[in-house]
Amino acid sequence: MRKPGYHHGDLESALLQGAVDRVRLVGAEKVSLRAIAGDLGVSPSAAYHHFPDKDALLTAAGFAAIDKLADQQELALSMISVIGVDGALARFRALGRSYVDFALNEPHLFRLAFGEHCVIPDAIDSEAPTRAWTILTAALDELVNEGLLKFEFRQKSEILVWSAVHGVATLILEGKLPPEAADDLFDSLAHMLGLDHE
Amino acid sequence: MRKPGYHHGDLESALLQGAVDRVRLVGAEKVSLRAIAGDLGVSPSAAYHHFPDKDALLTAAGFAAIDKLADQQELALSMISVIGVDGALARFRALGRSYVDFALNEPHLFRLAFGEHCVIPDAIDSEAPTRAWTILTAALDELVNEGLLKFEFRQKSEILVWSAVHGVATLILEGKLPPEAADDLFDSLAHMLGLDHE
DNA sequence: ATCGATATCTTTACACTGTATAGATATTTT
DNA sequence: AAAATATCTATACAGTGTAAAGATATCGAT
Repeated sequence: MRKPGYHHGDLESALLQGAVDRVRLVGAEKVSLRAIAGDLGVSPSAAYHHFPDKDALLTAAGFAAIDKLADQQELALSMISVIGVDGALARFRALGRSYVDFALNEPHLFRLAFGEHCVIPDAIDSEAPTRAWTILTAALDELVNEGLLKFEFRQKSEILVWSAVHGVATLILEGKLPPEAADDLFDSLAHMLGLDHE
Repeated sequence: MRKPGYHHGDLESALLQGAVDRVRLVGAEKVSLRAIAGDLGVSPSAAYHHFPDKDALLTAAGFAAIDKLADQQELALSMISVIGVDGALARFRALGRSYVDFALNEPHLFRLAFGEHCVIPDAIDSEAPTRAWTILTAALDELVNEGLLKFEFRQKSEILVWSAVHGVATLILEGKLPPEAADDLFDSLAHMLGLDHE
């Protein structure tokens, strides 16, 4: 588990962590494999025994970033219930906020997670829904169960909601929309889905 | 205008065009300044008299890509009226389709256009609306004029529509949603905006 | 416990990158 | 025509990803 000299012990996860850290700071385009290796006191070629190449390491870091987003979303949900604010609508809104906040607070991780590095062919058809997706659908189910969202709208609103939230997050992040656009969008979504009749 | 030897004549725009071409083929991350210069029969350092560095050239290429998207959208609008299909709703839908199609047909240009390279600070507050944005707002105005979209919804639907269409385009592009999601989204949008009551 | 096989890491090396500097050549200005 | 300037080349350097071969530690079987 530690590094007694020649062998590192757990270089693979150390490399992954190092990649995430450096991407977080300077962005995926500017991370150097040699720098990550240097941080760990390891030779430049050492990584190749654990990852086929630099891209593969960045891809792994990207999936770790997706997981961090999901963590953030679950944390936001738990915060909501601790604060005392209740109701599916509040939880739904908190979910959107945490998504946008993650994009703005961790721009480099967000770009990596939803960028070309993490495109997995046939990942759609496979029955491996990403955690973020699961969390969203669960929130929509809640809305239906509480009678706030008509069952009729349920199916198609999955795509609409995720697309809209993801879109506004990236457009704000890349300077195409002002930060206030996020709350405006949440208002629109709530209104259009008929969630604000209470 | 041509290249009589030492001086190229119009190297700046030639570099820009070369950058767009190469990004289109292999993606921004894999284009090399030297390769672009080589294509033009010019030394590796020549570019530095026209662009401060490689990033600046790629940024310029990115804005060219945004313009290509706007071209595509206008072309789609003109196609619609030639075909004979009329009505603001059809035009609105064609706009969304062309946006998604551009993302899927030119993934590398799309990523560059809406990526970190083209973030212009304070571009939001300035009165320099991008062409794509202008086209969208014009389409929404049409919908209002034809009585299809309530004036009350007009303002906030700008953000909602652009976010949703941009979001679904990127999520499909990066393998997070299946291609059919685009049409589903258009249906939802039309329905939620109350555009399908005819 | 020893010996061989294997996994892990280092060393060296190579082709390639962006770009700084200085010099050459063409164009423009006076 | 001469001087000033814009444009391009040549050379050079530090940094990159990674292939190849050698060193060292760990593991499995005897």
